[in-house]
Amino acid sequence: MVYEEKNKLKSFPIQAFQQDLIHWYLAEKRDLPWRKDQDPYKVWVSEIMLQQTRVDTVIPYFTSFINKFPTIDALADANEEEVLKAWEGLGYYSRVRNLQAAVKEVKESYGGVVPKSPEEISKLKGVGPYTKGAILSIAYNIPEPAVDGNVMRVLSRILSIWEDIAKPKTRKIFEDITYELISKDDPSSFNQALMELGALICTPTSPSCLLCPVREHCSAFEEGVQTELPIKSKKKKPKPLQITAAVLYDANGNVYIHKRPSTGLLANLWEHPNVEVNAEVGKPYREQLSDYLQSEYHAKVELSELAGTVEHIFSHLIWNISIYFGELKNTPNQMLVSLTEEELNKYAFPVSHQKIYQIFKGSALNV
DNA sequence: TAGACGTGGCC
DNA sequence: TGGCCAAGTCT
Repeated sequence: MVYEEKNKLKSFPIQAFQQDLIHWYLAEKRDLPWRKDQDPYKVWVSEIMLQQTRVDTVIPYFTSFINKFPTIDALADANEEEVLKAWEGLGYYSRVRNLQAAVKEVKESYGGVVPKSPEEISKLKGVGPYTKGAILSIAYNIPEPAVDGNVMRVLSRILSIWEDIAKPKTRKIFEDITYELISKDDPSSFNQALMELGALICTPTSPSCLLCPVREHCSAFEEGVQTELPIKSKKKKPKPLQITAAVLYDANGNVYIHKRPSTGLLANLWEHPNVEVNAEVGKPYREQLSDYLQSEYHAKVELSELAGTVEHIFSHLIWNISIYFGELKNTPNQMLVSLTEEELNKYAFPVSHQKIYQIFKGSALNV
């Protein structure tokens, strides 16, 4: 398969590019916790955490996650609730469910050793084309491309590629190019260098071209179009939803929470009981919530006045959450779990529901 | 393929 | 302030 873009490589100084890039990387690379060794498990955990997530955010999560689950066996045998708790606040929670499932698979089918073949490693849950290449190259020094957003941005500038990097099929173009460009002597440093360059120098909005170790090989810099690239089509705006949530408690000070379904949004996380409402029903939101608590949980409760609001922005949704408090007058059904404040700390909540509980704790109603 | 899937930071 | 993210994967 030959793309027009691949023809650009015929006159491209591949060796000099590799040398300049890797030389810069070895001198300037950041001292990150997942770079202390090449343990395939730690590389794997770091790559999953780094998906769509900033390095500064990941560092503390990575450190504590590896402390709690230092090996494949430790994670495979760990309690699911504890694993989810360790991911609390990181987002994209299916990442950690897939990671634990995949680690179990490695323990059972591969003797606890992360497979080295692209075919086998790709079968693991949560390991897509990027993560496959990242683990194989970084941990095992195998020359596989690891094409992420950084790599597409950097290479689109270096080679003046005007394809839309938001389109899924575009990634394949960059993979084909990377197979040609990648250093066969040090694929680990090469792949990481490309990403490091994207993170530190060849940044999205104002790239530091004058500090760039490969600017003499950069087509976009030569043409002065580095800020025009890459081409990236716009995302849709998230859809707003009106949500009501209740912090339910009893005379003993226990709080009643609900576990979300095992699939979909915020899967397996816990939350304060809540429901989507709308103005067209003709009832006040507080009454719509009260009706819902009665029918869904058989919970009898006199709700407070509006206690506060929390906005929670997802990639595709916005929750505008109105918060009410209520002391239970009866024992609700088993869909609602009663917990002491101390027990609450063992369960993983989405950030929006952490905020809801903080409003409850900070309220005068709670004394 | 396009949409689902989180969160916090930045300008 | 709102848009755009940041080392993607799954369906």
